[in-house]
Amino acid sequence: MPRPRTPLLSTDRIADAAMELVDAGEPFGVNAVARRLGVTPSSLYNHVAGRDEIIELMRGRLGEQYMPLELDGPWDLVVEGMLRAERRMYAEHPFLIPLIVGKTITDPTVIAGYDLLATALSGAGFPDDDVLEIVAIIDAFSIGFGLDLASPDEVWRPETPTRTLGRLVPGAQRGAPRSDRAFESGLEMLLDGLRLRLARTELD
Amino acid sequence: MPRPRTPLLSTDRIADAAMELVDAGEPFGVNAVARRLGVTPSSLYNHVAGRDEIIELMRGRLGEQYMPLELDGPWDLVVEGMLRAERRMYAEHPFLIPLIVGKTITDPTVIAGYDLLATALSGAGFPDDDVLEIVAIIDAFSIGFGLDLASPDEVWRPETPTRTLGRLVPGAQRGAPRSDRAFESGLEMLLDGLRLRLARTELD
DNA sequence: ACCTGAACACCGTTCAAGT
DNA sequence: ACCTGAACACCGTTCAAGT
Repeated sequence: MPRPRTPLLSTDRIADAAMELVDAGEPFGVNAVARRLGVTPSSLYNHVAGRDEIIELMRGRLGEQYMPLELDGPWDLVVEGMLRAERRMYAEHPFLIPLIVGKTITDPTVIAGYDLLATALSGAGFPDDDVLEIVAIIDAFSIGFGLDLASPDEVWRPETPTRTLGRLVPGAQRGAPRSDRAFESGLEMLLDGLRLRLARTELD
Repeated sequence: MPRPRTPLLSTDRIADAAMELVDAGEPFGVNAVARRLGVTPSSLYNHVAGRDEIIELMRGRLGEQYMPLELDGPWDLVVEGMLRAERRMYAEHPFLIPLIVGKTITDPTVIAGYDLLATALSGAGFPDDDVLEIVAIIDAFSIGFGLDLASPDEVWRPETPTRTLGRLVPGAQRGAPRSDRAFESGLEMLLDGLRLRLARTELD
């Protein structure tokens, strides 16, 4: 069945299938995406350059869905809004996280989100030299807690005696609720820390 | 050359070869490790269960090297010591980070490190219910900044006009120095935040 | 322009065979 | 006990062939 009169594939359809795969927790790959589309792996290469581009397509897809582009107002609300948006995104698509970490971001929507953040920080009075550093902090925070969300229910499996860990682990809250509490506490610390830093900056 | 009278392999030798591979930035894999050892991939299975166990061997290897097991004193110094130890570890072996994130920790030395942390927090007066949450925060922090360190020099590549990002990115500090500054700022915020939290807890 | 099918160079893992 | 070599079921990617 070569060359159907109406194309079977498109970057959109490929992104959809990839997201379905990832959200189902199944191993992501070019071949798996092709299988889900009922198509030969090589067909995909008529639409995307390869595995990495499919991942970037997914990042863009989620960027459009979650990035709060109209966010306005005080800088700390922008920071909080951005972090909560990313948090929701990661919480609803945890299996995507390991795929996107450490890959250069090119998707325009996601770039626009970071630009919004940088603009808010810059406008608030953070020095130019500090803005990207703070964005990096926010990003580290977001990725770190995202991975916490994606990590296995069992983070530690002590096989030797411990003083405290072994006592706490069995009764501890698991999964999303525990991770959510940690995120909220961390968010509070981060915002307090940034406000303090800005106040100090303004003293100079 | 089957069954040499003195074994060619051991978990130690395998871990060494794996670390060399990872530190050189070459793609990690069972086959690649075997190649570096001048041995058939299947030989490795006489010593390890598979790919994941080799990764856990590396975690253990670094745990022994970096975990400050004698760390004692005030809880906040324990937290700082642990974070700086992990930071050094990640900085010196950045390519390991993507391999270990999200995998259950079983290595006794690394478990002992987390136990030390949990014991210090518990002893400082943080409620049992909070300790693992705080450990999770510390971990998220550490992993987040670790990945920042491992991430490409070029985190963002804006291909469309931006208001602020495009202006800041070209002149910005790159690589380890930028990441180090971000880590130091983040560490300060985290410690301040935790001290505040403990003070609030003690008021109740 | 867009899909198939064969091909290539890889993976990780299993297992019988050899000493 | 410990290594080899063949085998299996996978990868991601390329490319000629077909319409």
